[in-house]
Parts: sequence; structure tokens; C-alpha cells
Amino acid sequence: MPQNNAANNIAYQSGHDHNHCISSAMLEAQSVCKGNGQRLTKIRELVLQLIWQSHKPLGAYDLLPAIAEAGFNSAPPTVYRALDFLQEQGLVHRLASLNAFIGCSHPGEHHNGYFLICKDCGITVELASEEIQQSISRCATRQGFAVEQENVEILGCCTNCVAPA
Amino acid sequence: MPQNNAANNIAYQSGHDHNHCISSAMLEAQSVCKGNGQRLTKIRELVLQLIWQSHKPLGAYDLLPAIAEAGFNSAPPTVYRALDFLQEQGLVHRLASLNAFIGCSHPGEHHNGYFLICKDCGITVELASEEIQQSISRCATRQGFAVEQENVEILGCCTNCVAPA
DNA sequence: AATGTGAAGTTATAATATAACAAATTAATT
DNA sequence: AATTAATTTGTTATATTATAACTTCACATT
Repeated sequence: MPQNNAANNIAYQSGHDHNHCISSAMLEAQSVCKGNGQRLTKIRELVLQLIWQSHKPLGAYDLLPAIAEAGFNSAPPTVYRALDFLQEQGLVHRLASLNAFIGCSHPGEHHNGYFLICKDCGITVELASEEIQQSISRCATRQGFAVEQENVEILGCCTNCVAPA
Repeated sequence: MPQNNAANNIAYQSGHDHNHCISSAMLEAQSVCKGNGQRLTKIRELVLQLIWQSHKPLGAYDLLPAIAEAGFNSAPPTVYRALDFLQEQGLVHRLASLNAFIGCSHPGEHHNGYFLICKDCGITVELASEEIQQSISRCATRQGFAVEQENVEILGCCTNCVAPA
């Protein structure tokens, strides 16, 4: 019986082992922070865990109740600070079209995240497509434009919601 | 002396004739609305004109003072209603990463807008790249994902700001 | 003119995000 | 260990963006 992991088993596939996603994300976070000489404090760790509850993007304010329950201050700056930190470390992405946040599926790697957001179930998958990257790069270069940050959020219907089992 | 027009002379080129942009955008708007059986009222027309002041995305609240000066009610719903209408008609795009709005460069055509946003001067160019469209489409299809709406906002540095004259 | 529909006016408030400063914790230095 | 410096968190207040809900108005058709 093959072991599931994030690389070979994306969010909306049936055998998806989400516990593995969470634990590997938390481990990676430790290592990324250590590598960057940054501290993954309790609050930051908690916020990352909350974000990784699912593959559905969550709003900052959605996290506040759980932060309060864990005994921390739950005013907005608490969560925004943690989210800002996690974004700087490349552990979390913000989806501008949703005002929401999602765990990064391949932190550490230098990459652009392209997102497929299912409008029905909310599950969002991050791609790291060379093909998209290159087509954007070519179009930009043609205009003399130097790309610094790519924001690609594709809304639609995931395979499960297109053709429910 | 060749005549400038929106098609052959994009926003950050030196000979850019912006008056032409504005007048052609307003004419197109009339025709699009007529075609859709919709009314381009005074406020809607004004908001579209304000949006077309420049090729820099503007926030909804940036428009309110001018709306007030023109003698209209300038509470937020006024501008949001007009912007919603203009988006529905395909005359204006919202840039989620900026919470801002920009005139559509090729209304009428059925297209996806991909945006190059200069972080220095703010000038934003809309592309309708087949190449980007196809690479997104291929990646999505590979995941069984049915694309409905594409949100591609590329932040960087335009040709003028990369190498100022 | 009466009626119905869509648009605009108006008030209030929701949702998202940040500023600014104080207190506490951690790390580095003595 | 005590002192200092730096970072993190707590706290209050407020900015920014956007929408809900209801009223009034304009105008299009009957």
C-alpha cells in the first residue's frame, strides 16, 4: 500500500491524506524558519496550523475565534502579524480575489504560485507550472516589462464538483 | 504623420494619445450598452470617464470627490453601483490585488484580461494573450478543472520605469 | 395621468486591514 | 545573574473597502 504525500496526491483526489499535509507543512515550516534565522513562535505556529485545517482559503477573521480559544489575544493585529510573517517566509499565500489565505504547498522552493480555486467546494490547488510562468514571462518581456510578482487566481469548478461521484 | 490609436499605441509608449483612448472608450461604451439593451446613464458615463482619466487603476473612493463636484450623490453605493454595472457590461475591470478599477482596453470582444501593473508609475496594461490563456487552460484541464474566470495580475516594472529616458 | 420598473439617494453598517504605542518576552552582552 | 537591546505580543483606535436596506426619483409604457 503506497504512502500518500502532498506531492503525489493533491487536495481533491479521493485518497488524499490531509493529516500528512498538516504534519509535513508544520515540519517544513520549522525548517524554513530555522533556515531563515526566524522564530516560529506559538502564535505563528498556531495560525499556520489553522490555515492548514483544509485546502480551502480562510479569511483572517475566520481564524480569530480559534486564536482566542487557544488563549491568545485575538484582536486583528495578532492574526495579521502572524499571516504577514508566514507570507514573508513563503509558508502562506494570500489570495487577493478572495481576501483569504492558504498554506503554501511547496515552501522552500523558489516559485510562483498559481491557484485553481473551486467556486463550489472552495478547495484550492496551487500549481507551479513552468508553462504558465514562461508564457507570462514572454508576454511581459515583449512589452519591456520586468515581472516581480505574479498573481494568478483561476476561479472555476474542480474535478469533483464538475462531475460528482 | 500616422494617427495614434489604442490598438497600436499602448499606454506607456511616448506618442500615446490619451484623448483618443478616452473618446473611443466612451463611444464603445455607448455602443456596448445599446447592444445589451442597457442604459449608460449620466452617473455611469461619468464614472467611466473618471476611470479613463489615466491608465492607472483607481480606487472606488478616489472617484467620489469628482462625483460630488459633478453634483451627484457621492455616497459609496453610488460609485459601487456604477462600477458594478460597468463591470457587468465588460467596460471596466477590477484588479483584486489593488482593490482598484481600470477601463477595459478591448470591450465587446469576448476575452480574458491579463494585467501588467507597474509598481513605480502605476500604469497598467491589459493583454489578451492567447498564449497565456492556453497555458492556463492546459494546466487546468490536466487537473480536471473547468475554468470560469481568470485573474492574472502581474506586478513589476514597466519599460519606462526600468530604463527611464 | 396611472402604473410599473429600474436607477439614484440616503443612512447605516459590514468586512478587511493597519497605525501607534505599551507591555512582555527573548536574545545578546556585560 | 543583571543589563541592555531587539523582537514579539497586547491593546486601543481607526482606516479602508464594500454592501444592506429602504426611500425617493425618473422615465417608459400603458
